[in-house]
Amino acid sequence: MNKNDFTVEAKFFRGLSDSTRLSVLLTLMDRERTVGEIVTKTKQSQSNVSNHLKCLSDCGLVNNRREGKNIYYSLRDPKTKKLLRLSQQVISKVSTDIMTCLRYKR
Amino acid sequence: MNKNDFTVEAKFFRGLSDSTRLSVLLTLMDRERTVGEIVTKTKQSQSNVSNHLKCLSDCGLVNNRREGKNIYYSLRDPKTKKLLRLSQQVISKVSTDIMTCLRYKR
DNA sequence: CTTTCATATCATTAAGTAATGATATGAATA
DNA sequence: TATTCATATCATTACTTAATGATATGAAAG
Repeated sequence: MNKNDFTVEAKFFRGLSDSTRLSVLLTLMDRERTVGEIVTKTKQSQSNVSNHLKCLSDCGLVNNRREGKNIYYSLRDPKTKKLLRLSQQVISKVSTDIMTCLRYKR
Repeated sequence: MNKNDFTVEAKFFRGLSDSTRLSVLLTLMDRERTVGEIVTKTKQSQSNVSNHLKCLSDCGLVNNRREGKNIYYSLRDPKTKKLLRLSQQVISKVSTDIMTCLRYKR
């Protein structure tokens, strides 16, 4: 095992590194939601939301359960909320820099 | 401003979402380092490290200062360390899932 | 003032990723 | 059991990104 291999950690953060996925996570901050609710709130297409939910699920960030025709998604670990809040503190200090960062388009 | 636009947050996490960049950040956890030290420690090419340092710098995660021929990089905000540690707690619970996630290759 | 050392920049290439539209699945209801 | 509703899957396309190798910059030493 290479000591420089942070693939797992990198994948975890990649789960958080997309605007659509973050908006999905944000809709789950207070409580679980059906896919339909998430689609409405994020204003993204159903298939796009579904793709991203799969990603978040694979990365262990969210759980889901079926109830009749609906599937409810929720944050898997309460520490995710804590993490997002702490991140916000760091981000607020550096947001001006980030906005001028040309390396990433999205 | 679109309420679903988390571009800034996404870019911030993108800074953390690469194995090479994480290994660079890890070398800065205890103290500042020259680019040369980072190259040695991460076993990456000089230009690759330099590219990633620029990225981390643009994203506001690191600072640098010149001293003679060397340039020293350091973590810009102590909360970054805290953030990385908290992340590690979340990641440790979900690493098995993440490793089986097929959506991302790197 | 030329060479060397440390680092940055840049173009290129190979690879990875997001969004879309079409289709499939599976549960509930008629 | 046919239809509808909610969600997932899949292939495609356009776009984004990481790594590389070559070159440039800028400080210090000879």
